[in-house]
Amino acid sequence: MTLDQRQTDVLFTIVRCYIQSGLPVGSRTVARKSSLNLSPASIRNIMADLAEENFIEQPHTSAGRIPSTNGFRFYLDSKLDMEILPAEVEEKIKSALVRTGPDLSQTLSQASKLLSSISNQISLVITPSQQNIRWKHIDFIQLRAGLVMSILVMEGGMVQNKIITVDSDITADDLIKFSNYLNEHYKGKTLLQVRANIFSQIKRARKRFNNLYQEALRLARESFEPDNNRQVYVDGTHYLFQDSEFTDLPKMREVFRLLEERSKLLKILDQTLESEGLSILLGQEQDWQELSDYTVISSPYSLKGDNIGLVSIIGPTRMNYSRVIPAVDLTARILSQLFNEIFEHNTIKNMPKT
Amino acid sequence: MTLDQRQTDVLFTIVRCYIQSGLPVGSRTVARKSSLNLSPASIRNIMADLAEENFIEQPHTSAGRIPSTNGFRFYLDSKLDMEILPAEVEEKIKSALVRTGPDLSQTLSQASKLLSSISNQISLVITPSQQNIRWKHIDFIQLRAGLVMSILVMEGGMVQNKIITVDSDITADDLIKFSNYLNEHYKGKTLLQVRANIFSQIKRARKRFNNLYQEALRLARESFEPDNNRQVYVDGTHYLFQDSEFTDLPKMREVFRLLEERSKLLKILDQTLESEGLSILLGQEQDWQELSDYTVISSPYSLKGDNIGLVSIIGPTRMNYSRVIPAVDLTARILSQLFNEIFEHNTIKNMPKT
DNA sequence: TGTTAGCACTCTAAGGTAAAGAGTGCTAAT
DNA sequence: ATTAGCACTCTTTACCTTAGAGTGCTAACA
Repeated sequence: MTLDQRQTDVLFTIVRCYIQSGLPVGSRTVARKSSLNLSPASIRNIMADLAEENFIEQPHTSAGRIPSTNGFRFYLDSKLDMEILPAEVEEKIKSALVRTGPDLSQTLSQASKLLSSISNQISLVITPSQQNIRWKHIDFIQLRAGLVMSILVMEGGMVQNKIITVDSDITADDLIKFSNYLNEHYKGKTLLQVRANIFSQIKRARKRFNNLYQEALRLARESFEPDNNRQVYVDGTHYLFQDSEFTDLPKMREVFRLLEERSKLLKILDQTLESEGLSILLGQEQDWQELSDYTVISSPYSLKGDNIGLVSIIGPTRMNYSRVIPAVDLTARILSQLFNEIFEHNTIKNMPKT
Repeated sequence: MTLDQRQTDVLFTIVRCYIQSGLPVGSRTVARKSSLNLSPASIRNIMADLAEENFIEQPHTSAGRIPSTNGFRFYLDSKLDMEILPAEVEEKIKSALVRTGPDLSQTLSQASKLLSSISNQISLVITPSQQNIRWKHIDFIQLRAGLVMSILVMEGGMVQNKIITVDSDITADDLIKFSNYLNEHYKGKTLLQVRANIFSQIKRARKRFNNLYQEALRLARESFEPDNNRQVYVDGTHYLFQDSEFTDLPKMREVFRLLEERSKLLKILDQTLESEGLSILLGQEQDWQELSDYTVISSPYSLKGDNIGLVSIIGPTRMNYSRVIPAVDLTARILSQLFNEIFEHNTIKNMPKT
């Protein structure tokens, strides 16, 4: 369904007014606010067409119109009128992120805080899924007999550690041997590849080798296991209460419930991980009852061209897209940039002493 | 101010009814619900006394009464009618926590989830402040030139790691020497003691020794630095929406804002860390605007008799204390028990292979 | 003397009605 | 093709009334 210039103009005006006020928009208002110089009556004709084609709807006979899901989608797909964030904002974010130092989790947590404060919405930052990242180094540390901590260092400066129980016969010397072996044979492969290889070895090794070897393989397997507790940094939840006059509480509650149910949340967000650049999910378009009336905007950040994590915001469908979209986009870009710089130089310059 | 038997009885009936309904309680209702066999008129006389002494108040002339902050305090200080949690609940919590394995952060996160689901309120679990815990072992791992990860293993199975930038001249061998030295000289001291000692050494070392030694000291100092990002696990935020008919949104919003402002949150909660056993803070008694109409119930968990962390819930002042208080208490006790068992045996038995 | 029935009084919550206002859709004039 | 005019619809607001809940006081009672 295509719209001509005037229809588009009217629709956009309705969307903008509705976003601003949260109230149905009447023909008078559109006539005044749009660049078209038409009388309310003419606007009404156009609006009748738009309603026919399902771009706007009417709460009741004598009310103005509000954009339908369709209408929002059309508006968003032709992302016009995006604000341009001032260069200071970019500088501010960048320097704040650099200042967090080399600790990835702090950088991402800080990114989330910044995003929520500049977008005035709930922000989400998802830690990298480390599946497709090459790893550089592994170490085992014996916490006590039978308990080992594994430390995996990845490209891009990421570190993942895990506590693993092992056979209590295993000594510190054994651990060093294990790690040397792994470092030698698997360096430079992705976690996914390493895991596949170890699995095949485990199959072969069954019954052919001694206990120690089998235990070593198990230790390796667990170390390289996908990180099932991928973190999500959430900030700015209180922004959901802005304009709460227009929101109903049960729906808000569902959002909070969703934010705590990390697995469901990740399932929703992971949809957008593969996509090129920014994506916008309207709750009503998907079949998540949790997010009807809410919209998720996400943009992936990448390392060496591969998307590894996600920056998102969740806000009411009638949020201020012109401000929020550039903010999400910018945050994701800066994170990518930061990652790749760290990776490029493989050393961190001018890092302030914490 | 002391109350006689009958006044107490009436007050408690009012508190209970108010908690249940959220509505002002009239003399008729009290007459029916209390064990006293008195007519509404007599109850009214008693209520007049209670109002006089500031235990209850009246929203307006022709309404029933609601407990004042004072009234709640009196009710809470004589914790009667606490529910007894069935033994299954205790078993369920314990086994769920043991099942999380040796990773402290997972145990605490799980504890928070369990607490919120059995109390139907927002739960908070604060990770141990590791100031007063003895440490057992330190390791340094070179992530790359100039970047080191320090791993501190504490009594009770806690692990703390930190990424630290160092002089890029420092080699892996140097790091091993450093850690050997530290392990030898400081083992068994608390973090606080180690830090004090290192500071005094740094003073003495200034200008007397070479760069390497100074850098080693700095590395040590940063490793033992107090963990400024003590975590708080928060769950069940959506429970704040129960009975939201009776709540006003700006106040709810303040709660969410507070939950994200970790430093302020910790300041509030730390008040209760030193106290023996469970403590109840009524928002209106303190001067936190953020929590008027809300109450914080906390109970510390301990290792070897020292309180190291906190289990709390935040809920509306009119929440169901008889159910919530035992839940907080139980969760804290189980955590303490778990910690001390781990510490006692210094090994984990029957740990299922994850 | 403590308890209770009775009663006048107050205040809120709920329902009903009317007027105001916003916005529409249609028709006819431009 | 555009617009002024107008009748119509529906919501919002205000105002009024009534019903009901609860109180406080007084006087009677055990």
